[in-house]
Amino acid sequence: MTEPRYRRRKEDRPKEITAAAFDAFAEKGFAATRVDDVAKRAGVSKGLLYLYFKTKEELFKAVVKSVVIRRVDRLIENVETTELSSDNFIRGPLLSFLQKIPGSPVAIVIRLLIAEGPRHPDLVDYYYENVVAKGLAAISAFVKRGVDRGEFRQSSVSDLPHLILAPVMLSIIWGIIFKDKQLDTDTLIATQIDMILTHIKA
Amino acid sequence: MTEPRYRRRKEDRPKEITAAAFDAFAEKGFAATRVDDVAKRAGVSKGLLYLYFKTKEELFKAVVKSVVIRRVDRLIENVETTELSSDNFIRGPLLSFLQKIPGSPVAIVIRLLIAEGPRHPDLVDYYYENVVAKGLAAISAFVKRGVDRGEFRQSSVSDLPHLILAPVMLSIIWGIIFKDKQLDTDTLIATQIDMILTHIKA
DNA sequence: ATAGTTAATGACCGAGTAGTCAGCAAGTGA
DNA sequence: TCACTTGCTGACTACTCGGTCATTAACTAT
Repeated sequence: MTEPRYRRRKEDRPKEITAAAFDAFAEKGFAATRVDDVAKRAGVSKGLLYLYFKTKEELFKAVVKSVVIRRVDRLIENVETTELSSDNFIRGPLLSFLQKIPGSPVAIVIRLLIAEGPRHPDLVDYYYENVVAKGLAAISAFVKRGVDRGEFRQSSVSDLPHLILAPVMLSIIWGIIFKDKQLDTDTLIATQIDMILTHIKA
Repeated sequence: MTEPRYRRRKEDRPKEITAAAFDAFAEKGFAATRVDDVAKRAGVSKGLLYLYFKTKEELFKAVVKSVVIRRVDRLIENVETTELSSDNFIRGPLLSFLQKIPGSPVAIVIRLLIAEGPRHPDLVDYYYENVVAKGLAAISAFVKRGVDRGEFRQSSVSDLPHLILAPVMLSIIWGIIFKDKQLDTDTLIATQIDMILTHIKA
């Protein structure tokens, strides 16, 4: 009565494989990761992997999508339903949301997109539409609301969303390239938010 | 009396090869670029390339170094010798220096470092010491001078250099990933500088 | 001229890897 | 328990690409 050599788990395999792929890509990047590695990490054979994903590239896209979904949407929901003053919302939930990004899977995805994006235009489009555009729009709408309420000055700069993102981006990149050279990303982001608020406050 | 099939040009070959390699890496990234491609672009045989560069990785390092040299040094020199007030220097030479970065070869190198850096720690160290550390130090020293002269407030934030770099970094990344989705990097950087200046002015 | 030096060539090799497929065995139902 | 479906395996193939090296031909010195 020995253990069966494997179990058939059609439902769970894809998730497990994308999770394993994410880890592998995070460590080595897409190009340097072997499909065999991913399979081994997921505890399956290479053949099975190819049953669920037509090509390595297909797998790559699945990984990006798996990370992206639902992250921004939650923020947007918050923006729309919050009872806080604009100021408090920015210093509170928005700030802590931003501070979490550099250490999150999103940072990994950004790295992958930088490295491989130029070769996968449709993936970039997908990411732009589902994450970037949404995020930018949400922040813009929020600032507009602040203006309407008289909390912010009328002339509030139009590239505010990008200015808010900038230190987050820097933190992400820093973490990727100069792992060891520490950088206090939390204060960096907080300081920027601070500067921006005093700049646009009515 | 036919043309010779090739000329012996020992002096020029390395430069030509690194230039060709830069172009190739810029287009496809390091991993996806074939040595044969680089050779073809440079108008030489693969064998010759291997006469001047021991390995593909060696070539990669040469490319990075060729872009890096002398760029930051010139800025540092300016910082140290300028007669302008801190304010004017920042709004003038420093700003225009920063605005040029996103479209310059440095942007390409950043992309390469993000994609391949984790696999080439010594290269990252080289880049950090010769570009990043120098640049940060120069800006810090400059701010300190401004404080001494009474132009800036004492408490001028310590991560100012990073804050200055942030929008530059964002612009670089944006340009790499979302080539088509335009972003007015010049105003973005200028606005940030503006914000920072009003923030630290005495 | 001509012998010697070496920049330059390109066919070749072997390691490594994305993707395939014939067969196996875990689950299923009668 | 036995036939049947199908999730799963892993050896295999076809091919790509970094790196080598025997050979060639452009230069140089005498």
